[in-house]
Formats: sequence, structure tokens, C-alpha cells
Amino acid sequence: MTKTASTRERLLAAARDLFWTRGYSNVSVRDITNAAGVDAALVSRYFGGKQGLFEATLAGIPRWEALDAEGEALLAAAVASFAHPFDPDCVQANPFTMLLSNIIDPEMGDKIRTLVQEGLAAPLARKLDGPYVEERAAMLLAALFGMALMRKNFQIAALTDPPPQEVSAQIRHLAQAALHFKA
Amino acid sequence: MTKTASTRERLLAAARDLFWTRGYSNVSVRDITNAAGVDAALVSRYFGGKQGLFEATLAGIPRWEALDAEGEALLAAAVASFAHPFDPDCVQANPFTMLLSNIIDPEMGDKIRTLVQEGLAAPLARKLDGPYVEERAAMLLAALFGMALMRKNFQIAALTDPPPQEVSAQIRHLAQAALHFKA
DNA sequence: GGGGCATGTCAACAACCGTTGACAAAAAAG
DNA sequence: CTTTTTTGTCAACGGTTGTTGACATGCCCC
Repeated sequence: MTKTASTRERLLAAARDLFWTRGYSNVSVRDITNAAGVDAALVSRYFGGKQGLFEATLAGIPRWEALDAEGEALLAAAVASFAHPFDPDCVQANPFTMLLSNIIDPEMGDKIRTLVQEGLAAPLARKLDGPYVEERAAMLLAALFGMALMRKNFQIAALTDPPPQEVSAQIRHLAQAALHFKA
Repeated sequence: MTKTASTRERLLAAARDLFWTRGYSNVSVRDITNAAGVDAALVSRYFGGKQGLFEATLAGIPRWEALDAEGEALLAAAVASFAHPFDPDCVQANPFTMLLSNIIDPEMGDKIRTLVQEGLAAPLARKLDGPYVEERAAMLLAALFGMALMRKNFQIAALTDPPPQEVSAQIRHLAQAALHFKA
């Protein structure tokens, strides 16, 4: 939010903050432009409309094609690429909550779906060894998203109050169970 | 949708169908009344408004205080109470997807949150034995919601294509890992 | 039959939505 | 300096939202 930041980037930053926490259809163009301190008409000029602005924020979601880790380190690398989604100090929106907030949306749901399918689940399955790679990748995603959901959205006390390393141990426990699924 | 069904119940049924799949803010009053074949003004008359109609549908969500099972059977009873959320033949909305669809909403999120906290997590923890009951209950919820999310919302192929009993085995695997968490 | 009550219809409201085009100001290019 | 291009402001648009009040209709009870 520095004064030198171009209007376009101020818009993008405000859109990311709002879209990622409140969801596409729960954020109006005027919400964003008020937060960014610019006029509402500039969204259409710079991004072609609200939809284009949302898709621009979508580019900030990491994909898992480039994960350079294997075995046990893979899990840590995957979680770390999502900007400490289980750190209580990180009140910012993270990619997990972003995807959770927008999967329901009737307009943007398809884009979120294919992003998770092709950007997360498929590359993760390609990096796994052994049988049931796709099922195990899906289960790992379920564990990570489920824990993020319980913590950030449902705010279950047992996951929000303890120090983050304890929660991390539980996440690791569940995620490794997913990866070790057999038969 | 029988002709003898009262208008109030027709409204409630249509609201459940739409709210549970598309989320509170993505459904308009006119969407519901058109589906029910009644006038839009009747929502305000019968339920005091859109918000009241949504809260009326909230009463249909099962709580876990009344679960009469223990040990290994507890998991099966919990999942069964949610109306076969992993059955592909059940394209209807189920309570899992209902809660997922509405947790984001700025107006209804609080109600959904307390429902999950006090209606699901807390009573489940009370039925568990041993240490870490609250953490294990939260992890079990994370596993169930995570798998429902991957299947119904993100539509990961590895969880939508196989027959339901295979998916059930994976859910059971992940859920039991959650329940067996130690240290 | 007639008063009272429930039930449903209709039009309209004010508020908000995303988007557009005209216009002003500033900067860049000639 | 003049022209052109960029950058931002403003008012307004058509559409949709949830809600309201007036009005018509049917039904029961006295």
C-alpha cells in the first residue's frame, strides 16, 4: 500500500484481501475500490470487469507442479508453499482458505475446481510412488483442506488455541495416514 | 411437491434444495419462490424474511448429541446421520455440503460456525475416551469434511469415479487415523 | 348472508449491483 | 507550445435484490 504502488497493483492487493476471505460473490466492486482508494470504474478499465480482476488474483495461487521434494519432505514442501496456513500469526488469507471461500460460487466455481484438480491433485499424484497414487493424493488434500477448514472457518477451539507446532503435529499425523493408505 | 403439501413446507423444501447447494448469498428469494411456485412475498410473511427462512432450514441439520454408539461404531453412526454424503446416487445436498456452502457467508457464517462447534465437535468429543478427545474429534471432523469437499465440491476424479464402498474404505482409513491420534 | 380471518397476488419501493461513456486533468511525445 | 495519450473522476444506466402494503380471494364461524 505504498504510495509508489501503481493503481493497478493497489487494486489487485485489495481484491486479493477481500476475495480470498469473503468470497467472490460476497465482495462488491465498490468494496474493493474503496479499500484501494480508487474509483470503481477503474476495475472495468484495468481488468475488464470484476470477473477479470478475480481471475488476476487467481494467478497468485501456487501450483504443485514445481514441488522439488520427495518422500517425507514432500508434505512439508506442499504445506510450506501455501504460506503457513496454520500459523495463527498469519491472519491473512492463504490459498487454502481462498479456494475454500470460492469453490461454492456459481460463476467462479469451475475455475477453482480445475485449479485444484489440475494444479494440486494431479501434480501431487505424479510425485507419489506406489499404488493408489491418485487416491492418496486426494486423501492428502482432504486432510490439509479439512484441517484448514476446521481451524480458519469453523474455528474449532482445539485447533485454534494450542501453539501452532502442536497443530502441525496433528496435521502431519493425518496427512501421513493419507499417504500411507493401502489396500 | 405433492399438491397437498402446504405452501410453507413447499417453500421450506425449495429453500433447502437451493440454500444447501448454492449457498445463502447465491440464492435469491425469487429463486426459491419460483421453484416452489409461490409468490415472493410469502417468504416474508411466513418466515419473516430470507434470513428466517434460512434459519428454518438450519433446523434440518442433525446434531451429534443423540448419537447412540461407541468405539468403532461411532464413526459409522456419525456418517450415517448425515444421509449418505458419499453415495454417488445421492445427488441431493447433504448436511456436509450444506455447512460447507454457507460457512463463508458474512451473514450466516456465525450460525454455521456455532452449529458445528456446539452441535458436532463438542458432543463428539464428549463421546470419545482417552486423551486428546477434543483434538481427535476435530481431526475426525476435518477428515469427514475434507473428503466430502474433495468429492462433492472439488470433484477429484479418484473420489468420484470408483464405487462408493471403495471411497468409504478411504474415508474410514482417514477417520480412524484421526481417532487414533496420540502424543 | 355477513363479519372476521387466513391465504395469496400484484405493483412498487429503496438499496445495491456491475458497467458504461462523457469529461477533466495530467503526462508524454511531437 | 501543441498534440496525443494516458489516468482518473463523475453521473448515470439497466438490472436485481429483499421487503412492504394495498388489494383480491376463499373459508370458517356466528
